[in-house]
Amino acid sequence: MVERGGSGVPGGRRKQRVSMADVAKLAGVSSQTVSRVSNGHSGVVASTREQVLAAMRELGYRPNSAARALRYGQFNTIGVILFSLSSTGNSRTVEAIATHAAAEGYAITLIPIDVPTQDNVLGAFTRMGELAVDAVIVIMEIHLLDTGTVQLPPGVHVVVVDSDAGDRYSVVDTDQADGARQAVRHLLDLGHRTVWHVTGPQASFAGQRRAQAWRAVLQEAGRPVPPALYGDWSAESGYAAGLVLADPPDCTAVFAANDQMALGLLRAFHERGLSVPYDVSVVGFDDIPDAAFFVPPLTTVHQDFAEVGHRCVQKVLQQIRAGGGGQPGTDLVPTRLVVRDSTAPPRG
Amino acid sequence: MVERGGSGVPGGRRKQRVSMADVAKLAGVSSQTVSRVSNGHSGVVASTREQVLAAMRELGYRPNSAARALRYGQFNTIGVILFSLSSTGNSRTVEAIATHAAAEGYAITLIPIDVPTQDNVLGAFTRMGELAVDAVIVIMEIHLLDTGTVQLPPGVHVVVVDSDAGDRYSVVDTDQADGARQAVRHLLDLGHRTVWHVTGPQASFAGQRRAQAWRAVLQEAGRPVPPALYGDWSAESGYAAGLVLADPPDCTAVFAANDQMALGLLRAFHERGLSVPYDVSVVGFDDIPDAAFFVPPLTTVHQDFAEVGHRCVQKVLQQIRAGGGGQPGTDLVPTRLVVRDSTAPPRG
DNA sequence: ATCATGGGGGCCTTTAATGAG
DNA sequence: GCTCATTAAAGGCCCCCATGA
Repeated sequence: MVERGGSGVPGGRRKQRVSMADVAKLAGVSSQTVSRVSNGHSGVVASTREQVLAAMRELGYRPNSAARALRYGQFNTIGVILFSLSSTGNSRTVEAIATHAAAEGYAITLIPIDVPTQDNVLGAFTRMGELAVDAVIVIMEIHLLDTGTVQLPPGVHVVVVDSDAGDRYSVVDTDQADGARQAVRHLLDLGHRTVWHVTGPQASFAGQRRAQAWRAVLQEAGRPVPPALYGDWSAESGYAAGLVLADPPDCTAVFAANDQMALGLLRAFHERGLSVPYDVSVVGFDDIPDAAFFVPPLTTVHQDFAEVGHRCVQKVLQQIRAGGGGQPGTDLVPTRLVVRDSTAPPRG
Repeated sequence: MVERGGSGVPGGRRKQRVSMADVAKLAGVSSQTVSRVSNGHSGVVASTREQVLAAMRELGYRPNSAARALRYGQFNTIGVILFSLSSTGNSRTVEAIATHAAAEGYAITLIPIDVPTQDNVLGAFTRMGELAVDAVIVIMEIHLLDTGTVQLPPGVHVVVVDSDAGDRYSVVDTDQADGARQAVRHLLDLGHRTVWHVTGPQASFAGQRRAQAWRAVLQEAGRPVPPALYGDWSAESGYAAGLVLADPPDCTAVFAANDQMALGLLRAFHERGLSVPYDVSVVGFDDIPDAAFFVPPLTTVHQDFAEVGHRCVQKVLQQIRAGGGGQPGTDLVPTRLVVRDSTAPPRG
């Protein structure tokens, strides 16, 4: 037992990796028998099995997943390509993906793209093709797939989150448009004449959808459409927008494209002495856990990130098991408005 | 060429996977030459190379990473075991790990543990051993490794984040204690007689360290140590603590173990008509991006999650390259206090 | 002598076919 | 004829060495 315990047995480098053959030799059987024991197959008498297990323990044997994958042709791993984990939505979606994948016996491999240039995206897709994954989930966020400039490698099982590419890929998305409609209608129903909007980044799908729906609801209702204020999801950009919106006296309601920007709005209005909701109503989007503890608690659109992740895993496993490419089409996860204390009828 | 073209050519199932041999056949060369082209090795004349590349494109060839891993004995993948991605700290650390790993040519595989029972942790470690990873980073958060009940498999390269197991494993951690000391001293320096504390979950390492340091600073300064209020990182638990703290008239300063609980405190104090910072000073921990936009902007301890992730990758790659086990020891990433508007001298 | 290419073997596991009791 | 174990081959890739120009 001198060998055990990790670092540097003097005079002898620890063997890099214990193979089945090593176990077989120690147990005095063939490697075939070891394989059977390892995979719980029948045809090994109890005493032999016990011997083999003992040898495995003694040597600290772990099956080589490369060889196994080579044999079986699959890795039990799903790749996830994304731009950033730092947004609440992404990290929660990824967490749900990881959890549901684990429940099905799959691990997930993360491929981050730090700067979303076309080269980087293509590079990630290429690398992904070479990676030890059976399928890929792409969390897009931005406009690349639907422009056709970026192509996912053919013959790879793919599910895309948050994209317009539903005509070519299997897509799962939150029902952004409906969520935004609920938000804007809620404000109009309260009696506001119109609703201002702080957008997400211009390249963002989700942001675009929310802005489109905002505009559409106002137009359908025959209300004036104020100019959109451009944000970048950060609280800071919401704060900047809030400082602008604090001036026009006719701004009584704002729909922010996410909760963090709404937080920035709240602070800006507070600094300028405007009361939320009595002077200005604010609605956010996402329903991050903190939103209920903003001052005042934020009315916002709840997104079910966990469900998005869940459906991604379902779809991708379906593709793997069916063996074919994914059916194009978009699967929409519903949203719902959560009314808290940041919205009220306009004063007067 | 009937075989090509993705989904369901009638009558013929598409070949599962294109091998080097297939490419070689189409290009009229040996598979060895294909290998050379694939890896950018020299010794292939331009015309041949072009032919091979054409054949690769035509067939949609992607190298089989299982075979490659089998050959090389490594996967270029690092496993990350964690409990949750939903905390800011974890997701930012993981993002940094993924980014730095990618820069070194490694992908990362996520193994989530939904409920941190001992069985689940052991199971994850076992599975990790069989997984296609070259090393493992464990983001522990809770007390399991140092109790000795859970053992990481020997012979696996491991780096642990946030743990007391520095005597046995290679550990990277934020300097929790120093951060907490800075926070408490800042409040004492402002003239507060003592400082109350809202803790993290009791099982959390980080939480324990911060609470210990809080207590130690008060004792060293000869100040009374108020009873700790137990939170669970959530804004809700901070809110609950805030409602309690709003009553004792001698509470003029609170140190919350993270920013979200601080957010809950701010709301509770606001509801009770207490002004922050004039009636009560509040300090948080983490410096999440939103903290600067709380009302009022939060004084808090900045954690460098990116640096933690970076060092994890460095250490783990070092282990892989050196081939040995990791040197036990703890690598501390410094913290710094960021003073904003939620702290002030006590009234009167 | 240099340089482009091809053949053979091995990495480790699993499964089918074959052998021994 | 039946149980259990062994041998052999396959899976895709890359290195070593050999071949031919």
